Amino acid sequence: MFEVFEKYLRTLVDISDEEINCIRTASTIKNIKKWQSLLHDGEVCKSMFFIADGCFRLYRYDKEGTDHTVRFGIENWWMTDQESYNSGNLSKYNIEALAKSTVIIWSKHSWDELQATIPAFKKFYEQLVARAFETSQQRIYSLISSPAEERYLEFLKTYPKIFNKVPLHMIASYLGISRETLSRVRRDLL
Amino acid sequence: MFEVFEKYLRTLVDISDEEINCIRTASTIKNIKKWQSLLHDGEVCKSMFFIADGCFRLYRYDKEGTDHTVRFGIENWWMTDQESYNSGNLSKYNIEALAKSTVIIWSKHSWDELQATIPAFKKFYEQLVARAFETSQQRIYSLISSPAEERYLEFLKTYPKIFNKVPLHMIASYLGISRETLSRVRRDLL
DNA sequence: CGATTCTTTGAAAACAGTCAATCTGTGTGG
DNA sequence: CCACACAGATTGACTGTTTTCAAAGAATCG
Repeated sequence: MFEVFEKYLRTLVDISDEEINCIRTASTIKNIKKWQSLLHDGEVCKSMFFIADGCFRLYRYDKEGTDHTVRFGIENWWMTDQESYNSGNLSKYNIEALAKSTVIIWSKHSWDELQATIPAFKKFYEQLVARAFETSQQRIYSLISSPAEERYLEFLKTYPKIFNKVPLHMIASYLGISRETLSRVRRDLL
Repeated sequence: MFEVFEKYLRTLVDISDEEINCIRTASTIKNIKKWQSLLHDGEVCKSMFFIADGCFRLYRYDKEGTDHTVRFGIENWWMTDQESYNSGNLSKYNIEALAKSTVIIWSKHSWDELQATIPAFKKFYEQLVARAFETSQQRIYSLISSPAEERYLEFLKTYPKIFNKVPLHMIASYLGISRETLSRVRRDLL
């Protein structure tokens, strides 16, 4: 399964076989069952996860106990709680598998070492974070500017692969609307 | 006015006088009138702006011509359109001064050079981007999980300094609600 | 002071949330 | 292979919230 990651990385950065090998050696591959968690709230997030196969969501419970999907992840996406990972604070988020999945894992320690020793890998990660920020900003704009129906259509268009992998009520929670409202939005679009 | 920036930077990173000097030499200081723009949509964003004094907003027009405030910035904050700055694409955003302000400006070229030559400055900027991403994620959670009133209270608590510098209708646009709704939310809180 | 911008209010209409019931599809055990 | 249980999706009726539009009050600035 490491080949998936290798291929992903090679299409994005110029990196030597030796360097790839370092990255591989520092990693662990893990198969994850459906509904299994990579992170529970209240824990510190100490790993970087690369999704080689499958599907995940990062979500959070509000004080009423309702969960809200902050983001999804599929093949070739990363999953982690940046905030907890960077600060060492207890995470408020959960990461759970929405399907049988495979992840490649780096501990914070080995990740930092890789970042320090492989400049190309460091640069790659910096760009990844910068992109993640840009994507968030786009999502914020969408949330403050567009009504539910438009946000749904935008989601469909932007993430068609995610759309057909995750249940609708989670998409509703990602869009910030109730599952019933999403259901009606979809009905009215026909 | 550069002292404001110097003080800000020194409290965050360990940096030599010589390095500070390099950063200063590469910068330009500019006074900005109220309502003046640092960036217009349709342009490429080619600068990093540090707000030494005053207040700004980054906003975007939707297809109806309504503007939506994506974020505010005051003293010791940064302003730029990351997406356009990094990619070189035309920006969809505008940055305007909400008060008489002073900014310190670095062109992309000199910024990149500073990043390449001063490791501490590079590290500082990486962390800045990482934080910005964490903050966005928090805001996304707030937008999908909390009703208008709670978001307003949260904003008040998180950004009290911004609150008493910007007009209410812009706060409404930041919260993703109409100015009338914000007005009523405030009335009902008394 | 007048002009402009900002904020508030009222009333009606549009929209979204809740609750409870029903429908659909999937998978399991007999 | 069927019947049942279960999770997910949809619907209807109702309630509550938010938007819209128009108008009227404040506040600010030249």
